[in-house]
Amino acid sequence: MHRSGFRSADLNAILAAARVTKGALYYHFDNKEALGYAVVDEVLASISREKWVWPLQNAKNPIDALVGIVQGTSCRREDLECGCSLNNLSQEMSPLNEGFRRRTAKLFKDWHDAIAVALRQGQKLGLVRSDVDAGETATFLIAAYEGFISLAKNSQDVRVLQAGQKSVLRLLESLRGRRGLTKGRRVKAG
Amino acid sequence: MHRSGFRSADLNAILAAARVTKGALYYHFDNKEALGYAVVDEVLASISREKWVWPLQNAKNPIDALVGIVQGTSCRREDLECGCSLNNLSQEMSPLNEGFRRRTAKLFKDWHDAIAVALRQGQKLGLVRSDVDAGETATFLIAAYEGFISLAKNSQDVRVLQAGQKSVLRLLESLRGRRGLTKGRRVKAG
DNA sequence: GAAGATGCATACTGGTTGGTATGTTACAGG
DNA sequence: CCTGTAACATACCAACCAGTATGCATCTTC
Repeated sequence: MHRSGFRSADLNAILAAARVTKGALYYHFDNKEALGYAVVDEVLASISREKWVWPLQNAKNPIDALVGIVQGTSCRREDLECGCSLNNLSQEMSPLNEGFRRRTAKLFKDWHDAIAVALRQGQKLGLVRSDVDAGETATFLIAAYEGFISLAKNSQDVRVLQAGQKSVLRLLESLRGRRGLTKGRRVKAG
Repeated sequence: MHRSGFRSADLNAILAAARVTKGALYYHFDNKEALGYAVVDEVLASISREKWVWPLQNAKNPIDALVGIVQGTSCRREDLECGCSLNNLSQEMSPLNEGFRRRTAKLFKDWHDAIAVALRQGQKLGLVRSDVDAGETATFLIAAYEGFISLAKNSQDVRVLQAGQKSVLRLLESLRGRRGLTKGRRVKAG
């Protein structure tokens, strides 16, 4: 489903790979669409929570947390090859299936809100510049991040993803507030 | 093909819509794949050239040209609904078909190079800040632009695209050099 | 004007694939 | 034990759809 997309994903192949029979699947799910919904609601949602929401909620410094998350993004060839599963599903299904669109949109919203809330918290603590709009910045970060992953997936070149990481990290550093510029950190726009 | 993606696009439906018979199609193309290649090489390439490459080559000020292009991006619901056809095809086919991957990658490269060359030219004229890397900036612009289009396609909300335009425009303004800051322009990071 | 080539049109086919109908096992309750 | 039901397994179907086989005008060339 990650490689081929939802519609071109072969149910029989999925069942064979999972060593599950068709009877077992259709006992638990009404149809392929319901299986896809469950993948978004459970698999993709928990990936997003583990990678983004949880670290941001438990971070002392949101910029540091974001830097860590971005740096933690795998640059291995096999991960880069298929891109972001949330973005893939969203792009494929949004114009065609309102159920998929709403579910993926909810994940993007949760992602966005986690970043925005953390940035606002950081602004209160002086760790994040107060002259930026947290909501707009969160959207911008997500757009740039997903955009770079898309370009890297197309080029199939690890260096493209690494360059993208570098750009996003520079953007993150430019968001630090007065109290966030400590211990010899160098910030371009500082 | 734009809505449904390449593989799920129904050839019979395309033929009916174009009022062309299957015999006519298969006289000129070996198979569906060859038709898809032609769409990338001719249709998408000429769209990209008309919208980005040509205006950038004939611009006196690259920032002004980029601002114009970004502002000229349609925010109509029906255009936003299906997203960017180049990015769609690229994301769908890159992991599955090397021919599609190479072709879409070439269009992204031409797009990137057009921006980078224009920015370097602008740097020579003092219209673009000399402390930015033209290549990295071009990639960043494309990534952010495509990222916002993807998010807008998912949300199906015109305001998301408009907010994205605003963010990209702010980024563009921050790139202006000394000789580009005239006639009362206000630049955030200036 | 005969013969081939060009440029299509139409009917058909064969493989793929989501979904179903029916059979079977295992276990729980009485 | 007997019955019922939950939890599967298997064989099959029907639709969809890319691709093909064949037919048929028109046009070119000698």
